[in-house]
Amino acid sequence: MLLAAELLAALGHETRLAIFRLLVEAGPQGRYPNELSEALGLPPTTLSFHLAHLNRVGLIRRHKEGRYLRYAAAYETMDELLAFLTQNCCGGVTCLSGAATGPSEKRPPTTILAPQGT
Amino acid sequence: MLLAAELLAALGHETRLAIFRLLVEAGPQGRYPNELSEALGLPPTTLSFHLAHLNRVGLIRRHKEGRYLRYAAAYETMDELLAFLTQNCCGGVTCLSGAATGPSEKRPPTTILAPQGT
DNA sequence: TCCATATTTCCATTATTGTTGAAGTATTGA
DNA sequence: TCAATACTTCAACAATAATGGAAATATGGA
Repeated sequence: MLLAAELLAALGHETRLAIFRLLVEAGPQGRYPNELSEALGLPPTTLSFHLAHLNRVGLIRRHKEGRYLRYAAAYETMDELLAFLTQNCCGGVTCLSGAATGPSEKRPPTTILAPQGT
Repeated sequence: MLLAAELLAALGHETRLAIFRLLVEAGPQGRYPNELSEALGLPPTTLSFHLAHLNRVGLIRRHKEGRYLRYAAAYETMDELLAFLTQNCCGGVTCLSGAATGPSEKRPPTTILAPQGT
């Protein structure tokens, strides 16, 4: 089960947001920690800490590949988060002003929860 | 200037997310702190702390109204945040699967920044 | 003017997160 | 089997954020 605030908090950190964006950009095959570590100039322990966090909340996924590891963005989770935000945190009209959004019934309700009164 | 991670972090807290959702739901005229305080069962100081935070990052706005105060959601900011997320943190195809999104050129580029290499 | 009310600011305390070196684990190649 | 590599987990510390009582501020009504 996903918690909206948890996902938002995970992305609400400069370093983790940067990591996540690199992974999104990298596509489904993802990236190796050493690449990320170098790209962002982070010591491996710090990187590992943030990767673990993102992984724990479900925004990225870890694939073991023999000796190596690979992390990739979990697009569906981000998709859910966006659905949650457009459904719950927008005026409705205002949001997605560029896109032709139909009534929200077009899309199955998100499984992301926000405890205080759905 | 808005910072994506700052906005995400602001919403990445159960209480603030709940406050924000109440304000979104309340529409443009917003709500008084005492209503929020009661609705969420928060002591006024705690509420005030979170309102100040949301206000500082630009997600809500404060209107002074004689003796009272009123807080209202800043829809445009949320709109920008969603634009940033769909433009930078999605596979592109995956996100907004329900909505008929055209090419992102339809919309002026967001003014939200994510420091690490935009 | 004085009081009640609404809310904030101040402050101290507690709780949560972030950082990073050192040690540990797993895998592969020699 | 041993050494090298690629990470992670551990542990200690530093930094930041959250909580809520007490005091301060502002407004309007009696």
